[in-house]
Amino acid sequence: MGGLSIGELARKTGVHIETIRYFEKIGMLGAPDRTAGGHRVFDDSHLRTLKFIKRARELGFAPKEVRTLLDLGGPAKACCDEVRKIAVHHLEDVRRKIDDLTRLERHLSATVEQCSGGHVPDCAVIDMLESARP
Amino acid sequence: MGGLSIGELARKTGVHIETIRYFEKIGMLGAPDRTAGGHRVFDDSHLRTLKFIKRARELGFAPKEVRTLLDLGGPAKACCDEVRKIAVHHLEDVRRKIDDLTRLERHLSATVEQCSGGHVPDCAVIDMLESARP
DNA sequence: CCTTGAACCTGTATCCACTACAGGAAGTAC
DNA sequence: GTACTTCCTGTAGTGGATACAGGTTCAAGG
Repeated sequence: MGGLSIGELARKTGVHIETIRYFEKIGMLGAPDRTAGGHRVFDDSHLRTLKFIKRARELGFAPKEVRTLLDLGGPAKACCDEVRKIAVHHLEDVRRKIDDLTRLERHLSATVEQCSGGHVPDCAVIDMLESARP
Repeated sequence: MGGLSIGELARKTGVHIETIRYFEKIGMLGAPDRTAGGHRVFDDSHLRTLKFIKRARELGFAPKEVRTLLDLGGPAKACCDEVRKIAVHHLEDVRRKIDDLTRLERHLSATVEQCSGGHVPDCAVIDMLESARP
């Protein structure tokens, strides 16, 4: 029970086989047991960790942040305080990005609207890109 | 007049010298004239193009898109139609990203709020990361 | 004119986070 | 035992820069 081949782990997590090996190599994922022949045998803890990594990456945490979260979230370490710091920092980042993108969205949609789509010499989009930063 | 050294160009655009040379190498920026001794001499068109590239990158256009925009926005080529397509595609991308990030923001801020910041065994942030995708 | 120091040159190596492939070994199903 | 899939290691490549080594050129002051 709980013994997973790398292929099974990949299927269960949606992480590529090569990426799993890469994570092991860089120390993000612990080295699993091996069969007599050298094949990796993962257990539930690997499954959980890999899911954690994947999810954190999807949520936009940087690789380094993920690593720190893994260290902090590990076996009963001092948790909340530092984890919270990282999360808050990331949250600020996210809010900044939303602001930036919202401004860009307005700018872009206004520009595209001006653009007839025809074959005219002047192009609002190009103009926008050529003009100085607002 | 209009003769810029690579250093001047870098200062005027905020693009690193190495990056300018890199852009030249990959064909994103035209090869400039040279002095007798081999130093690059850029003109206003290089300045404009480089500013264009920088701005487009800042606005989140992918490197490949920038290249296409440069080709399309070049000397009197068929412009608006295709430029518009790229801009609209990018706009859709931006809107998707805003949606994603907004959801993440809500999720993250709710989680952080639950987190006392103290030194407790359970951590809302870690829990969030460990739970399956919503 | 000549020196000095800043700026520039080429070429190569490094980074990150993966991804891809080659060539071979191990596992599994019949 | 044979056929087939999966897995192994190791190396190389990707993109988009960035960094550095070791040498050359430029420009300003004396």
